[in-house]
Amino acid sequence: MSKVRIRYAPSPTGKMHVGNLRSALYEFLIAKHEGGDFILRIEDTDQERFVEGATEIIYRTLEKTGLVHDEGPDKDGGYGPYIQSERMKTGIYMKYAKELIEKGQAYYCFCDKERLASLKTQVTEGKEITVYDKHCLSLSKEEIEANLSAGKPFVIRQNNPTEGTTTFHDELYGDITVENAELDDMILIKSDGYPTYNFANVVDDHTMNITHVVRGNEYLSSSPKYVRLYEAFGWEVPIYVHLPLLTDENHKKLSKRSGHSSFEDLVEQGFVTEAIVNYIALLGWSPEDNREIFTLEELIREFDYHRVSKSPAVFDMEKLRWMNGEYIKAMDFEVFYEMAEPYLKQALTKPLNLKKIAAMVKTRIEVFPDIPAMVDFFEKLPEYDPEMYAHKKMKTDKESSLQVLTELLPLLEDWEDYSNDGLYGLLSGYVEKNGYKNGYVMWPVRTAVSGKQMTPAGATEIMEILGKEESLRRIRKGVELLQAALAKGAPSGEG
RNA sequence: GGCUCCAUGGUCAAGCGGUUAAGACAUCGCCCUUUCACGGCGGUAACACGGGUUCGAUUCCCGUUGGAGUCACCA
Repeated sequence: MSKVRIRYAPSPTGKMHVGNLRSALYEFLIAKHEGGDFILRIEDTDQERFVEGATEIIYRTLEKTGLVHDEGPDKDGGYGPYIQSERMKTGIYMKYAKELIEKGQAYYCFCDKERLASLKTQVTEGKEITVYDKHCLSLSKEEIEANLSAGKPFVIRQNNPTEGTTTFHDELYGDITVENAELDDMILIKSDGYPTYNFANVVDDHTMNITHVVRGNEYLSSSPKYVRLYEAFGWEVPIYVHLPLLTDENHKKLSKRSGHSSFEDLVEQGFVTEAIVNYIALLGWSPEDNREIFTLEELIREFDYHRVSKSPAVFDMEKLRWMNGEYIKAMDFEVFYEMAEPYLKQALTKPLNLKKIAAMVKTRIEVFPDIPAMVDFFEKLPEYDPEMYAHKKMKTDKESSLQVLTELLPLLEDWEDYSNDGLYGLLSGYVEKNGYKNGYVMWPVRTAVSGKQMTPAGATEIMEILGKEESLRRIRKGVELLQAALAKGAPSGEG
C-alpha cells in the first residue's frame, strides 16, 4: 500500500477558529499515526474573501501547535504548487474541466444572474434555494462556439444524471446513498476563471496523490457530487473520513462568521498552546483508557481514527480552563514565571518579590489573566468592609479581631524577623500562650494585611512579602477600622 | 421545506446483547488547611419515545420525536 498522504487545506480568510484547528490536528494525527505525510495546501480560489496576512496566521498557528507539515508552499515535495491560485496559472483546472466536457460530464453555461435569480424558490421563511434547470446543457455546439467567440461570460457546470443513485463510503459514517436527482449541477469553473472549491479540491487531491480526505462533516451531504467527479475522470476515489462538528453551547457549528473564538483569541485569553491542543483532541475522540492529559507525541501514538465519534461536540470553555490549570501546575517554574511576569507587572509596580508571588499563584490560577485580580492587594490595600473580620468557622468577630490585633501590634513592632517562618513562629507562640485556635488569630491578621476575602497565601506569607513597615501600617489600619465600626454600634458578627 | 447525518447525566465521554451503566469538567457536601485554592473523600445527575428481533436489549432493525449539517460563481 502506498504511503498515507493527508492534506490540511484551509482558506486564508482570517484567524483560525478552533474547529479549523481541530481538523488540522486530526489530519495531522491520522497521517502521523499511520507514518504518512501531512500536507498543507492553501485554498485561495475566492478572491473576494481573501484576507491579507491570513496565510501567515496559518503558518504561525501550525508552527506554534507543533503540527509541522511535510509538504506545503514553503516545502515543495514534488507536488507543487501548493497554493491554488498558483496552480490555476498552470491551467490545470481548465484542462481537466475541458476533459469533462469532452466526456459529456460537464458543460458550458451562459446563464446570467437574472435568469438564475428567476430559478430561485423560497422553501421556508427567509430561505431560498436555486436548483439549476440544465438549461444550457441543450445548447448546440454552434451556439456554444458563437457565445465563446463573442466573449460571453461563462461557467462550467458538472452534468449530473437525473436518475439512479450515487453511493460513497465514509470510514466513520459508512455507506451514504443519495438520489442523483438531488444532485445539483454544481459550478466547476467560475466566470472569473477560478475553479470552485468543489472542483479544485477533487483535482488537487487526485493530482497530489492524497490518500485520505479528512474534513468536517459539513461536507458529508455534498460528497456524492465529488465522488461523481472522481468517477467521471476514472480516478480512484480517496478514503473519506468526515469529522464530527464542533459546536458552541447552543449546539451551533463553530464558525468565524459567528465570532467564535479563534486559536489566537484563546492564546490572548491566557490559554497555553499545549492545553488547547490537548483539549480539542478530546473533542470527538477518546483513547482506550481514561487518560486525558496527552502531549502531541503521545496523541500521535494513541490516535486511532476509528475511535472518532460521530456526533457533534460542544466546545466547553470551563473544561478548557480546568485543563489549562493542569498544564500551568505541571509547568516548569521558570517557564511559568516568564509567562506570568507581564500579568504580575500589570498589577504590581512596587519593588516586591515577584518570584515568590508567582509561586503562590501558580497552583491557583486557570488562566494567566486571573493573576492581576489575585495579587493586586500587595500593591495597595483595598477598601474593605470590617464585617470581613467575622468568620463563623474561625469563631472570630469584630471584637475578638480588634483584641487580637491590638495585642499583636506591640509584639510585631518589636519583632525583626519578618520571614514567613519567623512570623509564623511568633504568631503561633501567641496562639499557644493564650490557648486560641490558629484561625482565631490568623484570620484577622490575614484580613488586615490583605483586605481581601480570598488571597493566594496565608497571613505570614503575605507579611513576608509586604515587609515590616507595610505590614504594621495595614494592621494599624485594621485596628482603626474595627474601632470605628464598633463605635458606631454596629451589631457584631454572628460569632 | 428537500436531502444527509446524529441521539448515554448540564458538558466531554466509556460501553460494541447479560455491567451495581465507567471516568473527566461543572455542581453540591465533608475532611484537610494560616482564609480561598490545592489535595483527599463522598453525593446529585443519563441510556429521548414506541414497536419489533432475542431467553435477554443502552447495545441490532423499523418508526416517532428531537437536534445538527447542507441545499451559493463560499470554502
